[in-house]
Amino acid sequence: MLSKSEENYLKAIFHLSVKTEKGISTNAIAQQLDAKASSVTDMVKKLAEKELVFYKKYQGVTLTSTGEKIAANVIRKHRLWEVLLVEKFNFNWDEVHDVAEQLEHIHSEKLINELDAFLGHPKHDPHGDPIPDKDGNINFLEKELLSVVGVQSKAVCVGVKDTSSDFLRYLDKQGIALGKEITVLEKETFDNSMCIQINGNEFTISQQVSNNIYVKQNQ
Amino acid sequence: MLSKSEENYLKAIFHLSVKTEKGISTNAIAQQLDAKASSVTDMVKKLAEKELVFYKKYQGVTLTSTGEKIAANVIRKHRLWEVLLVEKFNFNWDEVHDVAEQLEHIHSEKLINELDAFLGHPKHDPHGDPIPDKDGNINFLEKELLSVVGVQSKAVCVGVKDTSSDFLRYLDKQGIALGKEITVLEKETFDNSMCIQINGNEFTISQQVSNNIYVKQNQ
DNA sequence: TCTTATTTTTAGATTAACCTAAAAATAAAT
DNA sequence: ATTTATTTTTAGGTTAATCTAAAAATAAGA
Repeated sequence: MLSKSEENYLKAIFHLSVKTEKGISTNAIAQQLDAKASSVTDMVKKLAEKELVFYKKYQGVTLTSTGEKIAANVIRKHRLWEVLLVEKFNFNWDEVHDVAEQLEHIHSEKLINELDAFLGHPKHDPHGDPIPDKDGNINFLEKELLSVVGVQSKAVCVGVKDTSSDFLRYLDKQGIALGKEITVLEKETFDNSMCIQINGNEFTISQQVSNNIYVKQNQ
Repeated sequence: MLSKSEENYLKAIFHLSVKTEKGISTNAIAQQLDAKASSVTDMVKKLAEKELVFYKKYQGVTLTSTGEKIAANVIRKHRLWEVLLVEKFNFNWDEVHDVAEQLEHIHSEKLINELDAFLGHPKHDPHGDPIPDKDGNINFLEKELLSVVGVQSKAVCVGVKDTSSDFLRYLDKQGIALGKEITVLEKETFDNSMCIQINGNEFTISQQVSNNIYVKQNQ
């Protein structure tokens, strides 16, 4: 049984691995976990001992298939708990993260299977991120940033890149949520702001915003 | 914010305090937590520093009102989670304990309030034990052991003393559960076994069993 | 009461997970 | 290709929570 800390390291490496094929650097992990590089080196050695990561001094780490499975399972638990919190416990999508960070480390296979069934086997968490299945497989869906959608096109909101409370509360205020259809009406070339329509309302958003909303077009 | 370990010590002292007015001995706590007496002394000193227990060397400990409140809150969380597991997640009453031991240490006031509301503000956990309210007040109900119930009397099962898996599975097999009406038909004086009727079925139980079932009479 | 037994505390280690500071290796820049 | 900068590792230290073994205090028994 892995410790909370070990699980967090595996999860961090997993998240960092999505963006690149290369080994994950000590510093990258340290930044992700808000820890010092020397702490990372220590833990990475331990994970390598347990054959959860491949590690060669100064070369960064990658997850072994066991490590990847465990990481995906932690993420699965995190995201399933998030769904419970939002759908049954009246949490807003900006309130779930801290609690899910704790709940993801509860050890009970039956619990997570029952939770999954209770929620109707959801495929995505409240931020639109895919929930890995029992075997650790994730369905990355082809999504794009709202900022690349052309004028007069429609797109459905499927996720967010920035998951900070500030941003999520802004989206709530503007009526932007998962599953909502967004029509791009106009784009300003000088600051890349865009005018969009959602729920019949028209308003303008900055590039900051459109660069942090994932959408799926023509579906 | 208290650590898991500190919370477990407070909980143990709380449980031991129910039975007695006196200070709780180091050894009693050690036994309850499956730890060594020296570890208990260390932790008790720390809790005394934080003014969660009163402690004088060699005199045992008692909870301060703050300590008592925190302990009751941990127990509240434990029991609310147990209700969720049994009522919504298809756990048997013998399967809940280990998971609830983990879940009781999740820190989130909103979570526990929402859980409470989601479950309809239950008053008892699946073993019949009372759930403390937000302020840490517990309603100890006047209950008796089945073994003291007289012949020809009826009583309702309201709890169990032994909460081991073995015992709980035995009860399931016999159809004994919370809220079930039990009629005592006969008592054998030589071994204190008794013949009871439940759900229309008659069978005999040993004193071991009747000494571990709590009932409430004439209601 | 005095001796023995038990309980409790102290002293000193251990482990996991961190840290700081210095040394070593790698990468970048002139 | 050197020098400089950055990254990574090593060495040694800290804290929380445990432990063992020995010492001290309390309780029990003759």
